[in-house]
Amino acid sequence: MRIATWNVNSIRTRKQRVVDWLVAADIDVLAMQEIKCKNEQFPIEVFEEAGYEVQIHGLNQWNGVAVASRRPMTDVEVGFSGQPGFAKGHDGPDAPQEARALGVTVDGVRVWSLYIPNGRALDDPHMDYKLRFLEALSADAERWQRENPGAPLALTGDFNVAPTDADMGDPSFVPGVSTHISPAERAAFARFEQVAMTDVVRPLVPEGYTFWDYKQLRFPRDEGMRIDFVLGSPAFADRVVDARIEREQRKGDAPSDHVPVVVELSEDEDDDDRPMIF
DNA sequence: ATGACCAACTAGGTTGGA
Repeated sequence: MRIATWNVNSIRTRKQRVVDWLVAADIDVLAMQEIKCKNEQFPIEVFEEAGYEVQIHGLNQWNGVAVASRRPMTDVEVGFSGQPGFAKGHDGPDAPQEARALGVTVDGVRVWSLYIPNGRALDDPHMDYKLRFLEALSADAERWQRENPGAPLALTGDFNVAPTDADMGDPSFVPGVSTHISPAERAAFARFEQVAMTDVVRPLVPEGYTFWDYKQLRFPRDEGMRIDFVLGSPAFADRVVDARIEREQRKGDAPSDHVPVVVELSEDEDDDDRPMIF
């Protein structure tokens, strides 16, 4: 089973590119972020014609997540347990949740499409929201694993954190000043490892960015950032046989500023396509 | 070539992105 994550930066602008890639790359499950539309505006037909079902969580023109799959999706969950809210004038605990998390199960694998808040600036209320969002997400991943021991879980999406210095190649991001590289953000990201959710792509693809800003020739200069990840529980990580970052998808007409990240899983033990051993 | 931001909303200019 091939699982991918991609911040598409508007699905209405990118629908043909996304579906063409899904088919060409033989992807079974795609978690999308920044669809930038309401549920009823999502171009479902283009996906269905290519053989994919779609689950969508879009509330307005901002954010928005979805999952396309050519295998059945069950246990669809909008938002995760404990996900903080955010809105202008609503900084309290009763602030409404944004469209940033959607969970589905495919062939026994729990997959989340996640769009972590940007943070905007170190002293912006959005940064506090980002840190609380990451903390709640890692806590929920720990809870889920406790309640589903040994089950495969993947947190995929745009984490908006560059965990290591090598992941930050954009010179406009300055240590001590900029978002994405602050100690607080990196500590919040490191929490996932502490709850056994590890980056399953990095061991197979040690180099490379997943995002390049549209401005300042960032892509031709290869001044990008690695901020899109697939984090897997031990049972998920054990099944990963290959991974890649689809850098080619940053080229051509009207690309997203992010590229897909792909993970290939071995099929589970219920399949009969391997010999029985006695 | 991978080339000097882009998308949504709306109809001029703001908001948001990273």
